[in-house]
Amino acid sequence: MKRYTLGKEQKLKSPEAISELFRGGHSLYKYPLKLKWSLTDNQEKTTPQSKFGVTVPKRRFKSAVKRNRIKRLIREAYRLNRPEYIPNDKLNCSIQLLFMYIADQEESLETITKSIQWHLQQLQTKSCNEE
RNA sequence: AGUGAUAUUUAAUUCAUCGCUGCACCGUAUGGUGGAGAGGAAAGUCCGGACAACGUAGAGUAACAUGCCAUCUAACGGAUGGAUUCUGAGAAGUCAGAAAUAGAAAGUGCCACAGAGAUUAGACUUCCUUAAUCAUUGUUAUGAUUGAGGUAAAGGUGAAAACGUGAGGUAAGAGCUCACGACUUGAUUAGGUAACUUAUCAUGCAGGUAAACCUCAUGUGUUGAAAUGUCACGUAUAUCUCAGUAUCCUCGGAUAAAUCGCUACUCGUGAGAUCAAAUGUAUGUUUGGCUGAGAAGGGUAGACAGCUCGAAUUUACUCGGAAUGAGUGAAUCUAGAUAAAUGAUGAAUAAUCACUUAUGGUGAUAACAGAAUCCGGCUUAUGAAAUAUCAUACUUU
Repeated sequence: MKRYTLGKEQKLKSPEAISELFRGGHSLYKYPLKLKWSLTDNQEKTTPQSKFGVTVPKRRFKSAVKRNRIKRLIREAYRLNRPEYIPNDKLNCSIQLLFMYIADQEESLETITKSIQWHLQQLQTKSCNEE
C-alpha cells in the first residue's frame, strides 16, 4: 500500500539550493504553474531523495491568507500525486523541484492537480533519458 | 411590535478518510498510541512597557512628543469621574453632544470676496467748520460747485469695523466724562483634594488665527528577538544512568580526594568540585548546584538557549461613585513554526437569501482576515445573529 506522506525531509529548505535552482535549473510551464527542476548526482552515502518547494509571489496576492491557501492546495496536489509518478524506490538520483504560481486568480484544486500531473509526467521521461 | 443610532458579545456545529507541526508514553533501522495546535482584530506598526545589548561626570542647545484637574495603572498620547467653553433641545429644572482646553497683555506673519477702511485702523455717502466762485424776491442768510479741515454718532459691506443702555458734553461728534451692566487682570473671603466656582474691592478697555512661526512648562540616551548568549567540522547544548562532593585544627591553613592531562603502562609532575536548601538527630536522608565517566541521540541546508508560567486565563466574594480599577480565595496550563505547521476531500444538521406546487422542496451564500520575543492600549477592516440603552424618559408649571 502506498502512503501519501509529505514530511519535513521532503521540503526544500536551504536558500543556497533554491538560488542554484533559479540559476541553473531547467524549467517547464503549464498554466497555472511553472516548474524549476534539477537533478544532482548521488553520493554513495545518502539515499536518493526528492525535495520540493512552493512559491507564490507577493506581488499578485497581497493578502497572506490567499497566499497560504494556494500553497496548501499545491502541496496537497503534490502529496497525492507524487508516489504514482516518482516513487522513492525507483529514484536513482535526487531531484529538486520548485513550483511557482503564476496565475493572477485563485484556481481550484482540479486545475492545479492536472498541471502537476502533466509536470510530473514530463519529469519521468526526462530522468529516464539522462540515465 | 417595527425602524434607526450607539455600545457590547459571538465569530455555525458534528462525523468519516488522507495529511502537517510540537508534546507525553511505548517500541528501538522505519514506527505506534494518546492528547494539543491560529485572532478579535493575529493587521497597521501609531503610543506605552517588560527583556536584551551598547552607552552614561554635570549642564546646555537642537530634535521629537505632550499640554484643564483628580483617580486608576508596570507605564501611557489609554480608561473612569469631574471642571470650563461651545452647540442643540426645552417654558424652566435640566438633558444630549463636541472640544490639540497652556500663552494672542513678548514678538513676527496672515485675514479671500465684498467694502471708503481689515490693524501705526478707516472719511464713500451723511453731519459740522471754513476759503473761493456762482446763483437767489432769502444778502451777518440760503443753495450749488471746487478746495482745506473736523467727526466714528447714522447708512452701507463683511465671518469680524475697538463693549451695551442712558445722561452730560460739543461746531458736529467721540469711554471724552459719569451711572448701571458685560468683560480683562490682580487681591481677599467662603466652598472644593484640585481644575474651578461664589461674593467683595481694586484695575483697565483689549478683533481673530498658535491644526502659522513662535514663547512657556513637562518628558525622552541609542538600537530592537534579524536584540543577545553558548558551542562547533570529532564534538556543543539538552536528556538518561553511575561515581564523587572528605578530614583536622590555633580559622587560616594543612592533609586527603572521585577523576583528568602530560606517550599505551609505571614513576614523577601538574590540575582538581569540596557548595546551597529542606527534613531532623542513626554526624544521616532527600532535592538542587558543581566535578568526572558512560550511554543514547542529533548534526553543516549550522545546533541549542532566548521561546513561551505570564502585569496569564476562568470563576466566587469583598472594596470603590465609576473604570478595561484594586484585594483575597479556588481551579486551570491554553500554539511555538523557522523557504513558515494549523490543511484537503466527502457527508449531515442549523442559519440567511432567492425561487416554488409553501410550516415542505430546490439552489446559492457564509465577512474581515493568518501567530513569528511577550504584554497593556489606540486606529483601521468586518457578512450574519443576539443583548442593552436612546430616538418615544421623568418632575413642576
